[in-house]
Amino acid sequence: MEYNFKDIEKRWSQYWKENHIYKVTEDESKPKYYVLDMFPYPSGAGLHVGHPLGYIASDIYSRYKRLKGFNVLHPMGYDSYGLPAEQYAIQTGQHPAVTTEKNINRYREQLDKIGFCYDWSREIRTCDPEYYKWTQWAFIKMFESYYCNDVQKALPIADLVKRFADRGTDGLNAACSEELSFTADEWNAKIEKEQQEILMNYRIAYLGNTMVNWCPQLGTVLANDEVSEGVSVRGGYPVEQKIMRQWCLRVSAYAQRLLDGLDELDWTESLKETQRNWIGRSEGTEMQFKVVDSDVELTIFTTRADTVFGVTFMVLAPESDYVDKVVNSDCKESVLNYIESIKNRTERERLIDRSVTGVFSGSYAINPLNGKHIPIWISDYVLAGYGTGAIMAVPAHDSRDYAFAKHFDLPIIPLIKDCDVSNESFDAKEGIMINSCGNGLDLNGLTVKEAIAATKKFVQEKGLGRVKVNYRLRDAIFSRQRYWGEPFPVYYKDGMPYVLDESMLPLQLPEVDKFLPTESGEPPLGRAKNWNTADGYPLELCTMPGFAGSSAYYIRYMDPHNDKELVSRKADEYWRNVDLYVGGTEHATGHLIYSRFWNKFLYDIDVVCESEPFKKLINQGMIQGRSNFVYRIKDTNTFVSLHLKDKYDVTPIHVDVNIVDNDILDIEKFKQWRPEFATAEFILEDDKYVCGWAVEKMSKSMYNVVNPDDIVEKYGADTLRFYEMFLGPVEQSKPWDTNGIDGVHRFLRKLWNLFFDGDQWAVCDKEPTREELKSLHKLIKKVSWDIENFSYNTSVSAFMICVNELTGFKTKSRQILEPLVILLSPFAPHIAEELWHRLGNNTTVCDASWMDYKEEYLKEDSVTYAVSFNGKVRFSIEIQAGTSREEVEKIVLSHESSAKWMDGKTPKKIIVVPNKIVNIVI
RNA sequence: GCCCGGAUGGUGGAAUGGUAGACACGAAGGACUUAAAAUCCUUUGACCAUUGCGGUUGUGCGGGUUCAAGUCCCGCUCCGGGUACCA
Repeated sequence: MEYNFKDIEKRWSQYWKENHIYKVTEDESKPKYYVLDMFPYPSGAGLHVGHPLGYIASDIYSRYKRLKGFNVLHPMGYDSYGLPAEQYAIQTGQHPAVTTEKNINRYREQLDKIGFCYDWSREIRTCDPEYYKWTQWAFIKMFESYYCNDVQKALPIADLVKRFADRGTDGLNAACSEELSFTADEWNAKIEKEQQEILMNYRIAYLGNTMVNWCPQLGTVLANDEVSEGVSVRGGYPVEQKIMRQWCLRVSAYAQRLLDGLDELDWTESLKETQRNWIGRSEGTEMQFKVVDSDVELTIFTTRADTVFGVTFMVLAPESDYVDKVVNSDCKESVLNYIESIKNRTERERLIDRSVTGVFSGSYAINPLNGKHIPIWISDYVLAGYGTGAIMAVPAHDSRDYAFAKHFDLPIIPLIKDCDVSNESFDAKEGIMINSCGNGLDLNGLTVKEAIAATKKFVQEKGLGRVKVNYRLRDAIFSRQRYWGEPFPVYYKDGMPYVLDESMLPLQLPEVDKFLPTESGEPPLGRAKNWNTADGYPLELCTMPGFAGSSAYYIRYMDPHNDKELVSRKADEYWRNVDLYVGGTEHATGHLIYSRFWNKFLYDIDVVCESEPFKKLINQGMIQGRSNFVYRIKDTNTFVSLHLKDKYDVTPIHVDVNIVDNDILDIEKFKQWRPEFATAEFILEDDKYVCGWAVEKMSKSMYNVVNPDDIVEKYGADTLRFYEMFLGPVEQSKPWDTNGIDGVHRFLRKLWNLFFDGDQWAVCDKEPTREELKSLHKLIKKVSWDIENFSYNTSVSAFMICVNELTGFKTKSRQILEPLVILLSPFAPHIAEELWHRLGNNTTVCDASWMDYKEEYLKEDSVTYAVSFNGKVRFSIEIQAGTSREEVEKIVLSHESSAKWMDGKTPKKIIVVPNKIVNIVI
């Protein structure tokens, strides 16, 4: 009987859909398991063969867990707000909602063909008002909260208002943009607008003047993780730094919790490390430097407090507030000129041109430890956004300070014994201190480590500064000057923002005539008619960024149709958090930080019961493209096969991988591919045209995009699923290479044939033999272990071995074949379902139970020992199972081959590794 | 620069410190067939031997630990990823 995958897959996918086979509900009688894929942004290009890799892996795991008796939540949805749809809208006038809808339908069609067990009744879309209502709701909650550092938790802003009215800022320890200090009387005397401005300093969602990444071509600001090497991740447009009033989320308040939370997560070490670096905790000291003849004090942050005797100048960031306070009137002009010249440079230019620039402020600071007067400079190598925007420069022990000192001819004082600073700075934190004594502190003779500790202590005791922890993690900029995003539930009264009442949600995205900024430079929402509240207050014109909708989507899946709450307590307490999350590494510093932050906030306000959203995380590797090339002889229309090309002067040309099979070009299709090749001539090898290949990014321009639909059409979904897993470890990046898919397809045909004898169904009730049972139980053991450990590629091999063995045994026993179908079902659900029903079952195969292997079937009668002499294996020998060590030694020594390898010597030592090896040392 | 990974046949990749190269692709040879497809069988790291056993060598490079190292330790080389004037 032929394996007719087309018929099988069509019938069963329809059956699953019509009978809602994969719909799940909360079921207290079963343990829950939540498996989640990172939901896709539905781009116009559709899915390529790389997208389903992670989905297949998680689908296998979901089906396996279900067979193991878990109630598995496995949902899917769409991250449907985003730049590409809007860019497309600008170019074509097509409404992004229309394009998005079209793309979603195409995605769904493609996903359905692969046989995933998603519960589509829980589908969500971030652009759906029923969904973004809760994104807006969370924003309101963040606006109405502040972060208390004492209890390390978000609290209602109303508490803060009360506190201010009672005792002002006295004893307050809250996350804020700027340290403020006022009394209750002062607070109570302020008008509402002033009070609102003060509160903005504490809100978790706040409007703040911050340095932003402005992208002129996209006409919007971008978050740090949306910028890479000075250009936008999407589109690759230049990005510049600019101060703007923007909505921000006080993610930095959660820095320590985000760092600590990593310890309990089952993520790869490298991903945790990436997050740790992004959070960038650094312990150091904050110190004050008085400015000569002024009451200004510069506060600086350093991790090298020990080098304070080597400070020879100070540097301020050009954007620092200190600049105005410090600049001497004589130098004002040159400083202003310098700041102007810096402003005009984009981030990208600064990255490329790292030449040393700076200007003297005309003022001096006093080193608090030796009283020396040191010049204050201004340079853009100091960043306004990190620490205090001011540093003490120690050129001997910091390479950047060193470069600056050399350039401007400033003194360099070495502080470590025997270090040579004539050509470069000595940055290592090691060695013995010298030249470090004054004002009651003597570090000479100490190691660097001891010196850091001693200085910290001294500075603290003398009130010269304090120990401080700094984080690199910045607040997330939350405004986008775009149309296609969630509108803010915010209106303005007297220039101050207020949030809408919850009952007004969702605040629907209005229609606009064009998706471009207005003539006056306002965001596209400035074009919307009647974009204000019922009583006439204008609404916010910016929309939320892409990560807004994706930060809490996993929570909404638990209770997707609830119009009263984000999630009901009951659903949340049942599903809790994601047990297994599968997605790409590209979200390590974006989505995965924001999501964790968002979840912790919801945890603080008692909406969710778990403090971390994703317990275990698997990063699937990227599928790269494998491009094919043909070689055209220069100035001709003749193409020469790969291994003959060196004899000619050729130009490699990308050729569509879809007309190449196992690197052999389909010449007829090639001639039809493009008109200019219709008359092409070929120089063949062995009557074939062999193409060259290279691994590149999968993209249209390289003609190496492989569409899963084509694979499904040719081989079937089950083959695609098996093959994607067989390609290599899930977590590894690898090129898509269709060479080899035939082998997997052959295996499925072979498996199918096990159940038939010619055209006849041949499964019988015969008792299985011992070897058949052994073969089966070996497979159960291997596959169970592999699935638990995401080692699917070796599982596929195990299946192949087992099927080969069973074919050899001519196995037809139901007691072997039925369990085999169950084992197969997570990997190849369609064929498994078909066979399951042919075996006479009325239920679907996903309602079966996974089996445990039985050790008794795996026992061997005899064991093959490898016998080695001095570690080198020489021969092997079969010994009855269960033979004692002493007996094994005796048998091995008396074996005829042993005498030859021992060469008359007596063994010094014999090591017997049970069931494996006997090593004889002579 | 710093922080993570990785390096195994012609290819993708297997190997709880215990016979390296499972499984698959590709290649070569053979069977069936008028022929092809499909299927099946044999060989397939390299080198030497080959009438048959067999031997030598071999997991990026150089050392080390061990009875035994692809695997552990030290020192490199190369490749991939992340990140960066973060004081």
